Amino acid sequence: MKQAVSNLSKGKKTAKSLLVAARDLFVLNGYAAVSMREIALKLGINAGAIYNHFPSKQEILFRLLEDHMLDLLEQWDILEVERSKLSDLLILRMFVNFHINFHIDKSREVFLSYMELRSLDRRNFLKISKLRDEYESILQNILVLGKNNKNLDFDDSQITTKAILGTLSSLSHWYHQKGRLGAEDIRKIYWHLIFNSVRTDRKRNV
Amino acid sequence: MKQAVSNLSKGKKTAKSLLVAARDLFVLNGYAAVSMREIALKLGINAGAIYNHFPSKQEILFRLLEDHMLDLLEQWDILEVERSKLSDLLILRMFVNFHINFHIDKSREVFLSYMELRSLDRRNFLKISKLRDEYESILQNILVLGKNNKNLDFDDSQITTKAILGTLSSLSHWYHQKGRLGAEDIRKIYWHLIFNSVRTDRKRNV
DNA sequence: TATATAAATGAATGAACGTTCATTTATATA
DNA sequence: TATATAAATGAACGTTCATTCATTTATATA
Repeated sequence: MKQAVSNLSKGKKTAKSLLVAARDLFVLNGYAAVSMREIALKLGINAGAIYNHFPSKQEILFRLLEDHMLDLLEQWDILEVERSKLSDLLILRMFVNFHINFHIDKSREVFLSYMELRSLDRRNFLKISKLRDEYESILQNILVLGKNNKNLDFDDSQITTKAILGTLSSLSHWYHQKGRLGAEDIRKIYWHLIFNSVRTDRKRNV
Repeated sequence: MKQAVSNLSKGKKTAKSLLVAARDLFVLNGYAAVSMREIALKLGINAGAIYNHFPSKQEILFRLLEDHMLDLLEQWDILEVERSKLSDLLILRMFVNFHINFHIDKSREVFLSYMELRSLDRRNFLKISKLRDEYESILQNILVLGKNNKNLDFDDSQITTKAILGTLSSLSHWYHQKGRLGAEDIRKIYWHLIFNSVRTDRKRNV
C-alpha cells in the first residue's frame, strides 16, 4: 500500500528522493559511472548524509531493482480474478497489454532492471534473477497452455517467450512520453505483431 | 581485408589482443567498471604499456564499437548482388538470417554495442549512432518496399522495425554456443515468428 | 651484427571514488 | 518549550582510477 509523500517523515521523504535521483542518474550514465556525490548533489545534500538512509551504493541499486520487480509481479497478481474468465488468446492479450502499460508507465525502472543486473553483487543478482524468471515463466505458461489447447501455435516455448519479451522490451529503449504515437496505438501495433506470430493458422514456410 | 595474426608485427598483435581482452571484460562487467590495469593484466603487461597502442580507454571502446558496426554494414553490402534477384519476402528473410548469423557469430560485439553506447563521449556517440541508424534503415526500407508492393503488411514501419530488431536482439542476451538449439533451429524459429507477424494476410483482430 | 625504433616497465601524478566519523543542526515527541 | 532522536555537515580515510614519463628491454631493419 503506497503512502502519500506529504504524510512521510522527513527521513522517509529524503530516502524516496534519493531513490528517484539515483534511478535517473543510473539510467542516464550507468551505475558504475555515477558517484554518491552526484546523487547527493541532486537533492542538495552532502554525500555522507546518504548513509543515514542507505548502507551502501549497492543497496540503493538493489532496492530500486527489487521494488520494481515486486511491483511488476504484484500488479500482475492483482489481475488474477479477471484473468480466470478469459480464453487463452485473451489472456495472452492481457499480458501483452499489461506488459506494455507497465513499460510505458515505468520505462526508467524497466530500463534499469535490464541494464544493471550485472552491477549487482552475487547475492543480490540471484535474488533479482529469481524474480525475473518468475515473471518470464508467467508468459511461458500462458504460451504452453495456449499451445496445449491448440489456441496458439509456435515452435519452441522458451525461445518464443524470450522473443516476445525481446519484442516488447524494445519499447523501453525508444519510448518517450512526447512521441508521435499514443499508448493505445502502441498496444494495437504490438498486439497485431505478436498475435500473428503465434496464432494457430500461421504459415510455416515463405 | 583481414590479415592473418601471425603476419602482424608484435605491436599490432598486442593491439589486437588488447581489443579482445577489453571486449571480454567490458561485456562481463561494463566499461566503467573495468580498469586499464585489469585489461593489461589479461595480457600480462603493465597498464602503462597500453598507451603505446591506444591513446585512451575511451578510444578502445570506440574502436570496438566502430569496427563492429563497419563490419556489420560491410557484410550486408557484400550480399548486394544476390539480393537484387530476390522477392520482397525473400529479402526480408535474408536480412533476418543475416542478422541472426551475425548475432550468433559476434554475440559479444553485438552485446557491447548495445550496452555501452552511453559510455561513449558525445563525439563518438554521434558517430556510432549514425552507423546504427544506417543499419536500422536497411530493415525499414525492406519493410516499406514490401508494404508498397503489397507483399508485406503491418501498421507502422518505424515501430515494426524496432520491434523486429528487438525480437532479434534478445538473441545476444541468451545465446551461448553450447545451448540446446543449433543456429539452424534458431533461424527457423525466429523466421516463422517474424514472417507471420508481417505477412499480408495476417489477422487484425483477435 | 649494429642500429634505430617500438614496446614494456615501474614508479609517480593528481583526481575521484565509497565510506566513516565527530560534530552541528533540524525535527519530532513529551 | 524542553528533550531525545534523526538528519546533515564537512573533513578525512584508504583505495583505486586513468594517465604520464624517464628508463629499460625487445624487435625489426640495414
